[in-house]
Amino acid sequence: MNQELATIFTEMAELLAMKEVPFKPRAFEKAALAIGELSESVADIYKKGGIFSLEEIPGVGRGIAERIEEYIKTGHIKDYEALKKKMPVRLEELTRIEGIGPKIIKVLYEKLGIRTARQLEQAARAGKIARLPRFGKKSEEKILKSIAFFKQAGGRMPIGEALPLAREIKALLEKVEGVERVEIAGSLRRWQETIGDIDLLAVSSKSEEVMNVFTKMPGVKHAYAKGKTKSSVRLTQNIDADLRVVPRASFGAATQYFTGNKAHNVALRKIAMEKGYKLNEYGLFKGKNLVAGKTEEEIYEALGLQYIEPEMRLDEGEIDLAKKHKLPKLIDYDDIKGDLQTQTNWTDGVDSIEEMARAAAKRGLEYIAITDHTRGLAMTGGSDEAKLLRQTKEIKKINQTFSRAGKAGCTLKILTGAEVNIKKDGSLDIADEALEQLDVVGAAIHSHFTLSKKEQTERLIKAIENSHVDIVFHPTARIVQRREPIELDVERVLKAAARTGTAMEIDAHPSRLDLSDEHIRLALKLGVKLVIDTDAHSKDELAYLEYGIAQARRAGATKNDILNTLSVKEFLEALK
DNA sequence: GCCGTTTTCGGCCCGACTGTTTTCAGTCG
Repeated sequence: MNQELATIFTEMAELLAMKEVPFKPRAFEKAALAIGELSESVADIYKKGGIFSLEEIPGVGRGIAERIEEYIKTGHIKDYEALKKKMPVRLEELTRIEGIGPKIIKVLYEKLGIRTARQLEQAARAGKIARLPRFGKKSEEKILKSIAFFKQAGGRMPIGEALPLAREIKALLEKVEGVERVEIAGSLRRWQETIGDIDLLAVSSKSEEVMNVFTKMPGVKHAYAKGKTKSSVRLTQNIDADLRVVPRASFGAATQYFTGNKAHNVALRKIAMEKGYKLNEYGLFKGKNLVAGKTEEEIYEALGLQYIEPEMRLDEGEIDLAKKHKLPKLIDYDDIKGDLQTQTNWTDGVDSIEEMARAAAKRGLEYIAITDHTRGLAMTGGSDEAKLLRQTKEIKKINQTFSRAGKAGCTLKILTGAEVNIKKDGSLDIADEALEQLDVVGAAIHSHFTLSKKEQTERLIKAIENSHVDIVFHPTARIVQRREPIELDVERVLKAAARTGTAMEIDAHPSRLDLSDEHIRLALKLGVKLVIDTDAHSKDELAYLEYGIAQARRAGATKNDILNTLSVKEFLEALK
């Protein structure tokens, strides 16, 4: 429900922007963002306190609350449908193409009748775009390039959307009579960046019951297949989900088999063969005898291998390490003690410093750095030196309140910081004297994404060499499925980081996941300090930590490799 | 349409970049 409404309000913002309605687009956009990030369903909120409790949501006032109510009651929003009727284009699809915004979509529809990405591609190929007013050859090329990227990424869902969805389904199935256990398998269990489909496994004494629930649960567009052991459905979110019901004695074998990846499984089956076994989704067999299958652990053990964590099952060297029992002890999901990149309502975040801090404490963190944007990002209200100073004072005050309250207070320590903008030439948009006062200085690229590899590398190294820069945030600036990483000589950059003691971030935000696993591996090899943080723009986004930890685990990182597994005192000492 | 210890009306963050222009519209963050 929340995601559906978030999509509708985002589209309304775009539709209103096309009509050049002032200010309302921004309001709808903000509301969409807030609703998309809620951890509670708006339906539940409405049930509890009606329209008034909906208005408690930041960014939601009377008008939008009424529309939510309308949607809950009728499943429609009249305003939205009226707007949509005038502009019947696939907004979600077209806006995903970089460089295409509402105004261009409007022109494309009115002049050429374009409604879909496919039609846009055809028109661009036919040279029709270049002939439009204010368009030219370059814009046409840019559109084609963006579509190519969109198509290549298309069909897969970012893990940040797929995992919550899968967890919802899992929770639903676990409640069905006869179900003993349900596990998420496939690329989700490997925590891949993007997910092709949702794989679920279940043990149940009443397979028909669970299959009935699965194929008829809310959000199912249609069921392709429904059997005793396997069912497949297409969900409204445009992703498929498969459910398999397997015997208890085969559960480990099935999870192993369906977790993959393919190459890892092929390699494992080969090892089984060499040892005179047969491995399939029902178990490890010697002749007709089941040797192992109840758990994954017993299968790996029977094959003479150390247990391999799902995140590492890629056939990229992990099997050799497992043979020699030399796999690293991976960092755990509860090893992180502090979050080092968070934004508040001082800039483009949603919540206040204190709200973020309390939420972080609730999650068991010991410290949190407040790293709002700086003035180079004017649209966020980025801080200048004076604003940073004001914020530092505010943080000091909150820290004092926390500690004064004693046992009833909050033991979390708030660190001062900033996400300083790296300018085109590698210099920063905040003076060194101001940076010196901060506990944690992160530097990040937010513009000039298309410089040459040489320029980009030197730009980043210049920032790294600034003695006040502790961390480089989202070092390659990529956005999953949307923006390619900047051109970078990653090895040179990482070597500079190692040399200067600058930490590199593993940005856990599911739309960033930057550094990538491949770059983390290289960083580990070069002895670069690493941190994992969420880039949270609201307190609910503090939950993103797990995505970053998974990424670090896939690269083979241990607790010792990550600075913010340290206590606050040790952490600050370990910074540059 | 939202929001308020400068408020319930009147604001609503802005600068850079790109590609098309010959002065600027659209997009991005």
